Parts: sequence; C-alpha cells; structure tokens
Amino acid sequence: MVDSTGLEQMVCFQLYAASRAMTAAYRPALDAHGLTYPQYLALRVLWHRGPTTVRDLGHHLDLDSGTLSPLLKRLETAGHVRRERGTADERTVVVHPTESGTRLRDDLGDLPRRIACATDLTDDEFRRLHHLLSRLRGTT
Amino acid sequence: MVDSTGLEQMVCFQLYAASRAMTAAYRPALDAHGLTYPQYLALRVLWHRGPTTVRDLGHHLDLDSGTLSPLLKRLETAGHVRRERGTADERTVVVHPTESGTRLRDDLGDLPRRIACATDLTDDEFRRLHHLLSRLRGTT
DNA sequence: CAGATACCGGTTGTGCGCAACTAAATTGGG
DNA sequence: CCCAATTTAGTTGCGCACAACCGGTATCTG
Repeated sequence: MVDSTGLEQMVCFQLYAASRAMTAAYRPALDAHGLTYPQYLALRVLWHRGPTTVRDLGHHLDLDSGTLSPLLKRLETAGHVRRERGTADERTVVVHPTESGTRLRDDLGDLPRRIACATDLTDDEFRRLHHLLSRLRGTT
Repeated sequence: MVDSTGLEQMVCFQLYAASRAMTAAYRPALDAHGLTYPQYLALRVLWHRGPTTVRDLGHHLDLDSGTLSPLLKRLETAGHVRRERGTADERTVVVHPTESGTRLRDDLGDLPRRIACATDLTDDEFRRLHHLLSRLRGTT
C-alpha cells in the first residue's frame, strides 16, 4: 500500500494546492456577485434542495455551525437568503433562498462547467478523478 | 470537454472536501507537536532544502508573504525556525531550521506514509491520482 | 550617477475552518 | 411526569488564505 517515492506527500500537497487553485479559478466570476466559494456551495445546495436546515447544509457541505452560522448571516445580509426558526422543532433554523439568491443561478449555475472547460482535462480524466476522489473520501 | 452529468461541480467540491479531510487526518499527529498542516509543509521544505528564503518557500508552497510571514513568526516563537536578513540582498529573509525544527523530522518525517496507509487506495490508484492532479495543476 | 521601476517581506482587513463552549429545545428513561 | 442526556444553532478564539497596501532595497535607464 503505497510505494517509497514520496508520492503520498506529493498527493497530500497536491490536494491542498489544487483545492486552493480551484477556488481561485472560481473567484473572478464569484467576486462579480460579491460571493465566496463556500457561499456559492451553500447556494448550490439551496438551488437544488430548496429551503434547508442549517444542520442539513452542514451534512451536505461537511461544515459545522461554527462555519455556517456566520457564513449564512453574511448571505442574509447580502439578501440572498432568509432564515427562520423551524415550527415543529424550534431548535432548527430553516434557510430559504430569496428571489435574489435564486436569480444568481442564472449567471452562476453553469460556472463549474465553464471552469472545467478552462482545464484541459478530458471527459474521461474528469470521470477518473471523480472516482479516485470518491474512493479517498470513503475512507479518510 | 466535460459531459453534462454535473461531474465538474462534484469534482470541485470533492477537491475542497478531500483537502480538508486530508489535513484533518494529519491533525492528531501534528497537534501532538503543536503544529498545523501548513506549518508542517513549510518544515518539510526546510528539511529538504535547508535554509530557504521566504520567497522560495512561497514558490514551493504557492503561498504569499501575507500567509507566510505570520506562519513563520509562529514557527520561530515555537523555536523550530530562525530568521535572518540575507547578506547579499538585504530585502530577503532566510529561514533556517533550528535543532528543534530538524528533530521533528524523526517523529513526523514519515507521516504522509502513515496517513496514506490509513487510506485503502492502492499503490496504482495513488499514482493515477498524482498524475491527474498534476495535469489539473498544469492548467488552472 | 540619479531617478524611475521592480522586488522582497511585512501589515491590515475579511472570510473561512475548526475546536471548545453556551443556551435553548427536544427526547428518553425511570 | 420529571430530570438527565442529546440535539441544534450560535459565539469565541486562533490560524490560515488572500487582497491591498507599505517601506526598504536592489536594479535598470537615461
């Protein structure tokens, strides 16, 4: 399980660097709308699922309330999101996309595809990368 | 270039999540020595290259002085690193690993291998991941 | 040589990530 | 039914990342 070329070290650093490079690739388009990449990820969940509790957002994004609470507060201040206490369970907070938040989908919905096209990875390479990263996530 | 299954979005998020999961995997071992993952990366460069300017550290880690300066100051406070002005070019600052910093290599030098073994990726999968991430980095 | 330009490291300000903790609400067991 | 344990969101504190900017140094040009 893993040879002795120091590849493990390389892969860990590559993940760290690639992740930052990817969010940097998103930055210009997102900046134009005053969004950050994590905020964009949260909006994508809301576009896909509609009103969602903070808890479920956390499960989808692998983030806890310590990260999400201030992030959602900023999205709310920007007018893209509305928060209200759950009625059945008053511990929960349901996050609703607003008109403004929903409209962002028109401009930013296909951003991942545009970013991917700027890459010169082939279709097949993308699929293999997806598969390998899935295997990685399954075990760490 | 990239199909329409939404794979691009998945891969971007996977990189973001995998990077965080990887640093989380390093955390217990690094915590035991009071280090963070970026600090560990900086130390690895110093172990490999010896005394290095802030500028070169930045090139190796893809980080700017805004990130490195405070990080190195903390490493210096912890006693793992010493900083001194370059003699030839007084703009530069050369970062030297101290005895303490060098000794960390005994405990943490093979950490990437230990982390990689906790994964159940095969040798070959690791190589393919390395290759795909290299291709990604080349273009973004 | 002198002034403009570029380079190097540092500082400031903002927004994550994450650990540790808190307050309020819910749930479960006796 | 009541109290302990759990769940949920929020807050605080710290360390990155990164943009924007600064002061000091070196280099390039005329």
